[in-house]
Amino acid sequence: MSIATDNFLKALYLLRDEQVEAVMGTQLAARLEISSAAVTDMARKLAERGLVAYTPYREMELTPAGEELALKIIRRHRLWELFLQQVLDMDLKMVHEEAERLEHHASEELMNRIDVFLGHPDFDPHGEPIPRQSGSLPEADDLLELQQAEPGKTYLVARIIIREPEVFDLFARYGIHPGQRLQVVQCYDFDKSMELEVGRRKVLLSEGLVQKIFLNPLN
Amino acid sequence: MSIATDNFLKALYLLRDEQVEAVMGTQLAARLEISSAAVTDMARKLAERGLVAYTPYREMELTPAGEELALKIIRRHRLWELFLQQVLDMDLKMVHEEAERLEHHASEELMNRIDVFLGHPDFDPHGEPIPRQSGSLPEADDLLELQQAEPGKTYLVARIIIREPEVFDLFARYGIHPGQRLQVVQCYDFDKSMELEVGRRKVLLSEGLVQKIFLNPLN
DNA sequence: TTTTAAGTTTAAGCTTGCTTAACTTTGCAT
DNA sequence: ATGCAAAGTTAAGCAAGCTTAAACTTAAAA
Repeated sequence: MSIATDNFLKALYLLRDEQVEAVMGTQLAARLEISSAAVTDMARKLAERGLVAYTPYREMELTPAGEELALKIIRRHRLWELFLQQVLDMDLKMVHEEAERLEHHASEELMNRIDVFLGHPDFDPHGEPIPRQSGSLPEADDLLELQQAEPGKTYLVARIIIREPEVFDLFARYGIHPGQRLQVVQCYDFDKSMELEVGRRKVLLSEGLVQKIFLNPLN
Repeated sequence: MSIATDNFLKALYLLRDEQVEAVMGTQLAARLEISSAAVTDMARKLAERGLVAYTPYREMELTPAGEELALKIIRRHRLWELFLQQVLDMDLKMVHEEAERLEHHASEELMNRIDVFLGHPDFDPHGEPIPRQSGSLPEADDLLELQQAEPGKTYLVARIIIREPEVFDLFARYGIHPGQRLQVVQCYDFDKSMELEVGRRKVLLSEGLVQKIFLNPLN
């Protein structure tokens, strides 16, 4: 498995996971920062290898074999992210791009040792689930959407969905990250924005940002 | 810097370090497991970039710029080796090939964090010196060659020069690794072989093997 | 001094993963 | 139903880092 293959399968899995609709080649091209011609090319090659279900001009999907591989790569990525943050105290901001490279180059053995070292963790530093060796995903069963939080109550941030680096930076600037305690000040129903208290600061979040945050009730 | 470049510079540095004579292209080809045509090709490219001093049919050497880069790569390699062994408890035998890949893919920032985590270590798990960020090499000043050890006295293994995997395996089978305590039983002057006591076992080493071991006196 | 073996270089070619440019297909809007 | 924009494909080509085969250089032995 090459790096290009790894990245293709991973991107296809994640895009599929992020939306209801089928994944379009252009999306994949944008995500991987390659041309759509390169996407077609790769799709054809991976279809030959039985990792992607694909017929020209039709949507593409991972086969079970492809999904299995994608989950392995995502496992590597998220284990590295957590390891770099927890053990080497790396900035949450650098952790992603570092993991993006390391995920392709560590042996199974090393990944398993990292897994053990971290105590078979279920979630990465962004709150994303870490696929297990078996390929199963830990359930974040009773996470609460921020929309459903009650004003006045205090919660812990459990998960933040990061798709755009700017969004990450924004949350970072306001001190919003997994593990952070926050309180809902008020919900503005007219546009579904919310006002929160994070640390000592009050923050106003638009609907789009609110939807990226998931909570656990405090106690 | 590509992986191929990294490996070329590293191999050239190490070969130069291991012997008195000039490095031959064939040696480099053997070490890197590529054809000698590929070596010529790479030498020409790196000469253009000012990293290698080279004229066709003549010996090649690192320029100061090339040596600086080589030392950086060796630093990465040895830091990874030590980290994998000390922190993740990886088998000394796997540590090398793992580091061989990781050395090309960690950021400066990550390597520095590993360095700090390990307390700015001077030697890797084989006892080889870890180049500092500045490019300087820690001196293993008063290491004793095994040849010069006195029968009856007890020492600690400080460094083992591993160039061939079989040699590594051999030492591993007899429990000889850095940090191991050993005693010299007898020296056989006629062929310069030696008999040692390692743990509870007696071991007979040929001259070639003896020369690979360096010691610190115990206390 | 000539021959020869070892070592090196050149030339041509391959694979992977890209690119751009030109083309085709699809499906939505009219 | 058709015509057009968006998406997708094909074709040709490039760079890196290899390969093999053939040609060449060097240094040292005969």
